[in-house]
Amino acid sequence: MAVAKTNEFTQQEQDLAAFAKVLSHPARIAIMKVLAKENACICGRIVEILPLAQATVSQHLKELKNAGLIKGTVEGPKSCYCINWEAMETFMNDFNGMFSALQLEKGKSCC
Amino acid sequence: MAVAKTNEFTQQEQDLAAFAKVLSHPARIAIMKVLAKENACICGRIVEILPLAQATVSQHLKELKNAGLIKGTVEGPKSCYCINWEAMETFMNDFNGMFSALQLEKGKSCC
DNA sequence: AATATTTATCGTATTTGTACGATGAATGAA
DNA sequence: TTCATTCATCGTACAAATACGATAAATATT
Repeated sequence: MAVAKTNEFTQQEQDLAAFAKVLSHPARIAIMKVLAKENACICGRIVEILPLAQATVSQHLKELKNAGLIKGTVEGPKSCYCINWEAMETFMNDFNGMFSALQLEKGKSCC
Repeated sequence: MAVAKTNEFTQQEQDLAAFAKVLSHPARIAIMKVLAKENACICGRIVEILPLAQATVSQHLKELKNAGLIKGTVEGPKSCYCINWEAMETFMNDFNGMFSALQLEKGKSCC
């Protein structure tokens, strides 16, 4: 049992859910905040701020990167991460679009 | 290990993450769509549409209800669910607010 | 009253996510 | 070259999420 049925839904539903999933952990929201504020967006700096071990922060960064929400470039032994603003904007638009679409049907529901 | 460190983050971070988590599964997004469109927002109707068993749908409905995104009232042997538009709007505003706050810092980042 | 319908809950199997120590790879400094 | 710094990845432990059959609870229907 517990066979993932994720791909039996529409692409739009999967995409929105995937976006939401990336931001479904406070650590990853906190990381986005740090990346926006700090002008030295280095992994070590994030580890200093968050109450998590270096390995864990690195793992969260990887997930944000895989989802396309951030970009990462190596700078010597360090690695610099930044927010991918275009991707962020696209996702926020899609998310707001879904909400607007829901609202358009508002009157039709029974309650 | 793997002791949840969720509560070591700010309340805002936890709230936004919790909201995102509820919508981080395509089934729950699909349910919201059904609730908006159908004018008979009954569990059985959702089970007909989604590729999931009745028990699973009921479980997803419970999570949506716990998060406050939907309301449910018993109607005889059936139970009618509807979107909690006020809660939805509040969450969307908070989510957009976070994104706006991030963008305000945009120039300060190093890349 | 007996039966059917509808839904919630329980128990459980399986998968996925979270967290960290240890280690390795890459670069800079001595 | 040797050592220190920084980060990613591996392995692993544990927690949480996902999915469903079985069953119970509540109300219609007969």
